[in-house]
Amino acid sequence: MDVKVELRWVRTPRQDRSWKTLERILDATEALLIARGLDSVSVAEIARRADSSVGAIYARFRDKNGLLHCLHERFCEEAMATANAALDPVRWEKASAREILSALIAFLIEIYQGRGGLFRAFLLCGCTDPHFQQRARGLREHFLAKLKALLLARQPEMGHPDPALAITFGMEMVMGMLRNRFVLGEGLPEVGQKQRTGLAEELIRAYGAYLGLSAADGMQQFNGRSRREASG
Amino acid sequence: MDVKVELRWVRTPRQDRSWKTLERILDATEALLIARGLDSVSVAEIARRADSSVGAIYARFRDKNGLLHCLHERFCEEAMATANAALDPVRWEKASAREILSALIAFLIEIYQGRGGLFRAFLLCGCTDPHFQQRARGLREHFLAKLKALLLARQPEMGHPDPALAITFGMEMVMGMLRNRFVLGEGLPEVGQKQRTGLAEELIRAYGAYLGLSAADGMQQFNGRSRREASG
DNA sequence: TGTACATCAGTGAACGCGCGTTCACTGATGTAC
DNA sequence: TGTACATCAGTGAACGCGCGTTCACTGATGTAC
Repeated sequence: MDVKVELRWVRTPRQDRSWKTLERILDATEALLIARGLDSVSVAEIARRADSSVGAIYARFRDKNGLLHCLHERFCEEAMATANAALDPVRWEKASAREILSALIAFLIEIYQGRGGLFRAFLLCGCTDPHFQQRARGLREHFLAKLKALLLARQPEMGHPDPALAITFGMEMVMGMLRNRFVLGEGLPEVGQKQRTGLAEELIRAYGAYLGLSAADGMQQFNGRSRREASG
Repeated sequence: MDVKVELRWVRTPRQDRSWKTLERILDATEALLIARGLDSVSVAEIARRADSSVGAIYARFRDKNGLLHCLHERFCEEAMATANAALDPVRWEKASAREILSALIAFLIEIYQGRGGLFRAFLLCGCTDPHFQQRARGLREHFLAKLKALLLARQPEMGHPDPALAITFGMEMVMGMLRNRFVLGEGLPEVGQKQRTGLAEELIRAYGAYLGLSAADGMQQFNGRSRREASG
């Protein structure tokens, strides 16, 4: 209850060159987190990689944690903007629910691809520090709200009794699986291009089936299913 | 390539009392991992909690990591035995695919419930150490093999063109979601009893829909869907 | 049953490594007059 | 345009804390004869 909340994770630079330095520090941190785990990246190493110095980092940030917060903040802001662009209603005016789903899932796979280390680091931080969780939750909820706006406008296409719930719930499953695959390195090691399209296909099929989308409007891209379904 | 593989993670006790000590150490470690995160549990604390001493731990294990490996080994062995019992074919002789699914998912939720800290710790270990991943993969594959044996015998009930793939893939989604909820503490904080049955219901619906189980044989427990589906 | 000895089990203070953090310092940029 | 001064930015060696690991030691159990 007596938690003293930080208002800023970074001391704002006053000169041009320190803006540059700040950005270099954040970039270096991100790169190192992607390349290796959170706990094997030291402040000294970040400084070295950023062509900066340990002291310069501590001149901007209260501590190492503050640096990570700042990076997470930057990441979430970018992700929010990307989501806004990707889920802009005008962009999808003529699209069916299934078409939106297909694009969305391809997009998510794209996002996760090759960012395992970063997500893993944020995940770790979130395990300990509720600020991270809160920020991530904000991003997730924003994303889901936009997705819902898009899909609920196509509610007649869905067979699930509670579409709003199903959209959230299904997304949770999809993202859970992507996390398993890309962040926690389960499933097949080194998923190749071929398996990745298979992945997208199955995710769409699963999400679609759960939402209760009629199979009809997605027939052309899923010719594999006709054989068995015809007999059911 | 020149990795020297450990054959045993623990030096086998020769006396009765050291078996007891060993078990106390493992129990203490497990309890502390459940209660708090991996990185905030020190060897000294484990020793204290086990009514033992730091030296006693190092007499059994090469190092802290060895202790964690040993615990993970114990856990996986127990889990394997539990899975064998739960998925025993004779137990399900008269059951439909949907009935098996229902029981399975309730069972999984039960397992995850209240073990977040432990799973989180193992997850962390797995991020760094491939031995953990390998052991976990073994457990997962064993579990999936048994599940497949059970469900593929009911293949006619499934509409998915590749049931074997779908069983694996769907399970990955289900477990991904459970992990999100219970291990990584996303979703609603403090899921109550009521929401938990809702969780089970939706997971079954989703998995069932993806496998292409006919809705007919599960009708009685999903009366909520009739309204909308009748119109589709 | 008793004695001597070897091995097993356990203890906890002390060590030392790694890494986050500090601090006394130099250099760069902006401002006042 | 020039000089003096204040503030910003950056440097990297040194410090110190926490925690894993070691080690010299005591006590318990088993074995040989």
